[in-house]
Amino acid sequence: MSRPTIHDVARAAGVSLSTVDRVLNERTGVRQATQSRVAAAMRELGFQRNLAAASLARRRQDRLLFILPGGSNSFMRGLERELTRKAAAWEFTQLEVATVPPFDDAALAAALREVDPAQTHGVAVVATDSAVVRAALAELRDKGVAVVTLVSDLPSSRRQHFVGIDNVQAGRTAASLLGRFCRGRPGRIVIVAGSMLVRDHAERRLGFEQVLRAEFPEQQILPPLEALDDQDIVAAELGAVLDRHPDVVGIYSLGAGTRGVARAMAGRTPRPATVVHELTAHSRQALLDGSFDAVIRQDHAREVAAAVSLLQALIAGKPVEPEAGRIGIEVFLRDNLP
Amino acid sequence: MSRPTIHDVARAAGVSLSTVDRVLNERTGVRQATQSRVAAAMRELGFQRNLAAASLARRRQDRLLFILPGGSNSFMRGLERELTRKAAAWEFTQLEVATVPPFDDAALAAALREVDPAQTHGVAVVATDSAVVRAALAELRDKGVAVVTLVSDLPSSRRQHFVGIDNVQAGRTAASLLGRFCRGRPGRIVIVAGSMLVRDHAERRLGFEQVLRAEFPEQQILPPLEALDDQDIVAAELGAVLDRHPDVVGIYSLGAGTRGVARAMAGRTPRPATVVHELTAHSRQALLDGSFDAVIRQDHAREVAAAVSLLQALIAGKPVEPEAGRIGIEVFLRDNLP
DNA sequence: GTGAAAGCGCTAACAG
DNA sequence: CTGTTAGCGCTTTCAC
Repeated sequence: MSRPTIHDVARAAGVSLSTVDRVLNERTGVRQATQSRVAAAMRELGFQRNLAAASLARRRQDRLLFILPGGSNSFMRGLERELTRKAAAWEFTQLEVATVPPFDDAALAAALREVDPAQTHGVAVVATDSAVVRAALAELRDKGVAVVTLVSDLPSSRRQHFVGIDNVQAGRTAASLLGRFCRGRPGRIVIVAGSMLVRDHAERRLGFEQVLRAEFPEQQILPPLEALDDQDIVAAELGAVLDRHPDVVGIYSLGAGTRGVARAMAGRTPRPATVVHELTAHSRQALLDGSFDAVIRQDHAREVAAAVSLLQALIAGKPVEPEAGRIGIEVFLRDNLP
Repeated sequence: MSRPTIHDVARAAGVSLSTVDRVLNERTGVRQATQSRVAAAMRELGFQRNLAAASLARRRQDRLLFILPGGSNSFMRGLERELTRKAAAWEFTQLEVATVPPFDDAALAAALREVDPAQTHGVAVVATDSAVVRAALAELRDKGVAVVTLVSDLPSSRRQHFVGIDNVQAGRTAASLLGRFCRGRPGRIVIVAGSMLVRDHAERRLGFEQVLRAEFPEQQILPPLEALDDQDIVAAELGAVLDRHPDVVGIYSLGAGTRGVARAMAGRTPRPATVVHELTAHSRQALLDGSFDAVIRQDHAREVAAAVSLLQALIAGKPVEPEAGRIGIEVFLRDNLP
């Protein structure tokens, strides 16, 4: 016996297909009595709507737009690759990607303002923290477009959700690892960041210092390097710090430019314990050859999947759990590389 | 402009719908010339088949059966819960779960033999390693049913794939963590297993000893405890070992019965570094209160998703990458608990 | 308030 | 080899 259809329900309830459809989709214009008769029939038959048929008949393709910073940031390029890869496979949704100059809030605001609500039903945006962006985002929401922030949040804006990892938690995790890796060897810890003006970096640092101070007080944290995610600057600045402080036992690199970390450490013994962010070809290699101890990453694929399904739910007006969109933090050592 | 359909392709190529359908589904009976004409039209229009429509028209619901060990194993019960949860939501597939007595190969073989190939198109089975099971599995394959092993593999059987984590890699990861956590404090390491007769346990031990011996030779590994995944036995045996050897610096619990580990350690100082498997309410609590340092887990949800999509692909005769089915190993510290 | 009928894009017989 | 013709289960006008 195959699954009951609305025909079966209609017959059982003694009504027409349209009426079943009305109660199924909670449309108006059904008498209370009929409505409950149909509901009863559905329950009795164990009716489950066939979504394939529904979406076929409905023939509405949501169009979602992802706005990402351009440039050479390998994480963002990875996201973009994942996005175009999925775009081909996705069924009921159309995905589009737009890139804007990185760290340029005016450009981002302009891109948001250009979104045509007739064409685009939902937007996922890697936000930069600024008033013009907040305003543009609010405008977009007023036009009825669903909006989520991705990777980097914009709190106290009208974005409906954030999709990404908890960066404070990421910093805490890094501290947990690095602290344990250095246990029994008191010394200095270096934090290598891109810029404290970027929200995720600031949050990672915060979490890191929270845990390290509380649980590994024997370690002394040096003021964070802000190397603008540029591997040459990282190599130079970190190299200088390591020269100056021979007692550095741990390094936490919480931004990009990670190749510079490996370069600065090359040839030094004993090698400080090292935890970095993002799994790239280089960090993977560094993990394998033992220059890095652990890599923390956020998974492209899950981030995209979460953003899409969240936007779909928001557009459909379905309820969304507040915790949806939170991506887990992944920890990789040499031995559990994917 | 909406997506082109097979109608558009048919018109553009000057053929009928059926012909388009034939080349679309790589059926036989189309002249080479027509076939390439249609293919060209598809490419030109950027045709993408609407899977919803296809699966609606095809109206074939794959039925997949999951065979799991029964009993109180909390990992298995979690899997089962995940399975029934998904079963409701799944669209084009029907999921069913059967449980068999744990560690009972005859019962498992019988269950495999009972599968009706007319009803069930694919089977995912948590295998126990035995000849009767291999034979029953081969029979099932002969009937045309797709078969994958889940969680615990059965190599050199006719299962088409394995879905689960790489247990050797899990053991290596544990050693990487535990070794680093204990660095600078030479001493003894205890392995707590369920039974070395179970394949995944044996593999985890193997990977663990590989890495620990090679990279942390200052640590001495005690012979593994085999506590049958029973928390009382674990507590008793591990307690005895800890009494006998005050220099135990690390514990690796690679099976179940993890609550016994926490009980055995209660009140001892300094607490050995501890890495365990599977994230349960108890291991989570132990992580939070600091009795465990890390938990390694395999994700129910991903395991189920991978098994389903693999079976679907196998049934549809689609190509499957050999690496599909490999689930990543997740590492949790107190600070990145989901 | 309710029902009839015409599709959505694709597949599956069955004819040619 | 190729085309015609009914649907799949649901939504959507448009009548009544």
